[in-house]
Amino acid sequence: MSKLKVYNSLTRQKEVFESITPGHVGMYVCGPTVSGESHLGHARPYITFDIFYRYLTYLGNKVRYVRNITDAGHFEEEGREAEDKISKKAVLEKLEPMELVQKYTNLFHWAMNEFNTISPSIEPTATGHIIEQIVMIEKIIADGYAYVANGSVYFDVDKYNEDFSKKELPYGILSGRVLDEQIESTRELDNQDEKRNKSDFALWKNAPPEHIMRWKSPWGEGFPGWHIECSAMSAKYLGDQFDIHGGGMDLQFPHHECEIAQSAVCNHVMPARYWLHNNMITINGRKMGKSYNNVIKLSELFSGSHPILVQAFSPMTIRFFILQTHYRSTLDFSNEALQAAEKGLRRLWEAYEALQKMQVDQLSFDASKADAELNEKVNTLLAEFDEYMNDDLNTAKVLASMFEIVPVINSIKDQHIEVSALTIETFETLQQKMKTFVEDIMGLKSELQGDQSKLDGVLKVLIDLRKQARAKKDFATSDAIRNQLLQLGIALKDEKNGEMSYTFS
RNA sequence: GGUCCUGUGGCCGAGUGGCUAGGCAGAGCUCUGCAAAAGCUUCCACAGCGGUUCGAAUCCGCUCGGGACCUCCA
Repeated sequence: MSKLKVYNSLTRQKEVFESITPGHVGMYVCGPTVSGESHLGHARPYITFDIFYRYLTYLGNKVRYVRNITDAGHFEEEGREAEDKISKKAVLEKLEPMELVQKYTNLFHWAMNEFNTISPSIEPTATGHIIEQIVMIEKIIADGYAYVANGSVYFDVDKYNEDFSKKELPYGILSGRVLDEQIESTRELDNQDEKRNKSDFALWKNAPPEHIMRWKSPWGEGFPGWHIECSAMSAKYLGDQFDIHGGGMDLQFPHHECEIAQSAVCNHVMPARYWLHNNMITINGRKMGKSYNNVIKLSELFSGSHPILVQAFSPMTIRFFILQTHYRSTLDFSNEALQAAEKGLRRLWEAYEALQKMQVDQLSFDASKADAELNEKVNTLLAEFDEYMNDDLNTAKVLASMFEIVPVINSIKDQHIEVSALTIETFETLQQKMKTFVEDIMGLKSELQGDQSKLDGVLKVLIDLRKQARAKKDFATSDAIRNQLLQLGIALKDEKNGEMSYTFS
């Protein structure tokens, strides 16, 4: 069997994946900023890296998956001003950042659960690691790669680049950005900028009086810059150098580039060996984002309550939709595409369930009836699952192979072909492999539970039948419907006006 | 302006120098009391123009179009 290959943004090519410690994988993924509700765009990385997590585990690795929660920074809820802090409002009327953080963290977890993603091994928060971040900043200052200005601390990118280019860790190593060009456009310095160079970035920021999130530090009260948290937490839980660092492509610069610089100064090593980036979800060809005003929140997606949406789309439909595309391609949202995904998923899932319901010991296999060609086809398709996953996690191709197996399953189910067309070995491999890949690796699950509107529809049909039966004085039928429903815990009642109502026990 | 990615059939999307992607939609047939489902068959493609090659959607060049990053961003 082939080895897992992944596209490393650092080298811009697919590489065979080998962990630092065989059998163990450390993976860090940039988590959400919990100052607002997650949207469709957020679904992409967390589902993508959920698949990585699941697949690496399937390959026999013990994976430590760390995904942070960014809960420090500028925190305001829409319509509420940060000046709350200095106003004379009562405590309970003030904006309490931790309340916001909690609210959106909960919503994030809820959505991730809906998507059937596995929780990370560790989910550290930025606010819970202020000390680690301060220690790291002090080290960078001590080494001469950062400077203090008015209570803020900035990373000296120029100096870093000069020294670390010699160590093959230039600034821009990940994003391919050349520093000189950036300095070119440094001229238009806005007002009294504290930075020496435009490309310098904040490690610590002095908090103005109205800023509601603040911590004491050697440089005064303030809050950490947004790159340092990932450097501090990844090193703490995964070591100075670990295997995989993941995140959205938009984080490649400046976020990940800055992480590398910070970590390189402190730990003298490239923090992660494989940098994996998922591409963006677009809507009408545009990246989904606040600045474009085209955000569809996950809760709106699940409920269908957004003007763009023609209907609600279930979490599994969205998961499937995302998996149908390779993670490094952009994925364009549209109602039509989601509807197609919904139908496709249903087809796959129904065949999958039918397959799993078949029990080998209740089927009679006759080896003499085996269709050699069909067996070979099925076994080849099944073997491709691993090959395609190994090829930089090509879930799109795995699903395509699965869909080629669907007609075989349906044909057996509908008795268009005999089950004996497959050998018992092939059949058992098929069942087992489909289970592993559909549920354990793709992370798909049934969504049948409790769809109230459909149940209501079903009951209406039964009620109408019962009305007809009663009209024909066919009481045997009408009673059978009522009694059998009652056994299921649904009580039908005949109202005075001839209508019927029902209640659930 | 700089860096980079991308352009596949009605829609979404894989993809490799020669071999069926797949899903959804459409057409026909089979099955079926009817319908649905399912099965079988089928239509529709590689932005344009050149070049390399025995052979290119796949490599190179140009043209046109779309997008991302350079600011918070998944």
